[in-house]
Formats: sequence, C-alpha cells, structure tokens
Amino acid sequence: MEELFKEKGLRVTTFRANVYHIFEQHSLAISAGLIEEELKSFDRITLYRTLKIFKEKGIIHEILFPNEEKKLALCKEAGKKNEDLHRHDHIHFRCNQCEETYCVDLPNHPGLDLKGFQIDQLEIQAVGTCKSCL
Amino acid sequence: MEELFKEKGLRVTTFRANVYHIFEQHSLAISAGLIEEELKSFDRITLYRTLKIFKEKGIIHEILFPNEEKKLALCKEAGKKNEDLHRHDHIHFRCNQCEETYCVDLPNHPGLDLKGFQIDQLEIQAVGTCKSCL
DNA sequence: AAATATTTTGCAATAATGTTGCAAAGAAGG
DNA sequence: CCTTCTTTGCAACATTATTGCAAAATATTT
Repeated sequence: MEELFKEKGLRVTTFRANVYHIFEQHSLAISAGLIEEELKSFDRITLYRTLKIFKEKGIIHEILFPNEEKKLALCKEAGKKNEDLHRHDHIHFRCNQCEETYCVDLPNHPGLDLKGFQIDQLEIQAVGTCKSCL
Repeated sequence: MEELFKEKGLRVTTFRANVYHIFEQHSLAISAGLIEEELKSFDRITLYRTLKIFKEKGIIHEILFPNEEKKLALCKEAGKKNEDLHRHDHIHFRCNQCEETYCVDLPNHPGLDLKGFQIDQLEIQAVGTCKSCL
C-alpha cells in the first residue's frame, strides 16, 4: 500500500491507510456511508477528499446503478504501471436479493461496434441474482 | 402524452406536461439542471417529485457515468404495455469531446453468461467520441 | 536528528441535490 | 358543479459534496 501511494505521488498518512484498509477488508463494493461507519473517528470533509483523490489516482472506482446508492471498490489494476487505468476487465453486478454489488472478472470481455461512434471504454453493468442468493 | 400519463395512473397537469415537453425537445439525455433552466417558473420540490414519479412509472430513465452529472432521458418503450419497462435495447454513450450523452439503439444486443450469476438486465455504457465530433 | 519544503488535515462556511409533512389548489368523474 | 382524490407549493430538513485557510503531519535535505 505504501508503494502504491508513493507511486501515485500521495503521502502515506494514517487517514489514507485507514480508508484503504477498509476497502481491503471488503470483497464487495462499499458505500461512503459504510466507510464512515467503520472509521472510528473521522472528518467527513477529509474523507470525501480522500475518496476523490483515490478516484483520480485510479486507486478506487465508482459504481453507479440507477436509483441506487453510489458504491466504491478498489481497482485491482491500480498497482500496474503503464496501463490504461480506466480499462476494467470486469463487469459490475448488482444482486436484487441481497442488494450487494460485485466486481466480476470477465475473461472474454465482449467488444461492441457502434456505427459512427468510436468506443474507448465499455462499462457493463448487470442486475440479477448473485451466486450466494441463487 | 395524455394517454401515456393516464395509462400510468398519473393526472395530466400543466407542470408534468411542461416537463415532458422539455424531454421531447431534446434528442439527447438531459440533466435536472437543464430542465430547471428551461422551465420558466417552477418549484424545485415539485420538479424532483415529478422526475421521481416519471422514473417510477418508466416514462424516463436515469443515465449514470462515473464522475459525471446524472442525466435523464425518455424511455422509448414507455408507451408499450405488457413489456418489461426496464429492458433497454439501447446503450448509453458518452462523448468525451462534446460531453453529450446519447441513447443509441443496438439491434443485436449482446448477451452475457456469468457463471453462477443469473442476469436479469444488462446495462451497457460506452465512452468515446460521437458521430458529430469524429 | 533537526530544519525546511510541501502536502494533508480539520474546521467553518457554503453549495448542490434531494426528501418529508401539510394545507391549498387542481384534475377527474359523476 | 360538486365531490373525491391527486398534485402542487411552501417550509423545514437531510444528505452529499466542495472551497479556503491555518495548523498539523509527512517527506526531504542538511
């Protein structure tokens, strides 16, 4: 984690380490509210700023589903240099039952050809029932 | 439009007609802020309530891209009865140049098979450069 | 290990976005 | 036109997020 932060030009502070640690402890995507709950003491402004910087540096990414709370998850690609940080080789899956949000790896990421449009990135989101709930 | 509203159990009011009309005048997805600008006089609370009801009734849908303003667009399928309102046969495309958001019809909507997950709906979002900007 | 340069934090203030309760106004149907 | 039920507009409030600035913490150099 220290390496990752330094690589991104970020100082290694207790606050950031705490926030990062919370992400590591969750395999599923989490909301800002959950992070607030898990931080013993925190300043809300600093938290938002930390999350914003993490997003900008490609350490975490946002996951948005219509009418759902915004979720955040670690970018697994964050550590790899010289790579398009915004290319996700996974899709986002939201379970209707347990209401959890997953990042699911997709080995054969489908391409798409839209006439007249040049596609740089594809974001695929699926809604349904997850493994555990089936 | 009157038929559509009645079909959804909504009363036909001037306010709702005005809002609906703004959507009709825009071929691209629009933000709540733009609607506020185009309504001569309006009550913000009523607008949010109207948008919420339109969403619930499947008249409009939300389009979310990470770190971007929330956009709204008419559901073309809204008038058709006995159909899954949430099935979109189009993808959402955001142009990096003009920053506009498109709903693009996709004749051959790709399927996806995730082991262990049951997928009910797929939302596909693409980012790149649009027809006009190419 | 101390001094310096720079970044980050925490606080105050502010903004944008969205919700709830309630009385008055408006629409629909007889 | 009268009754019923929905919708609107207002006030208040909740959530989410941003900016400026001084103090604190970190990294770097000596």
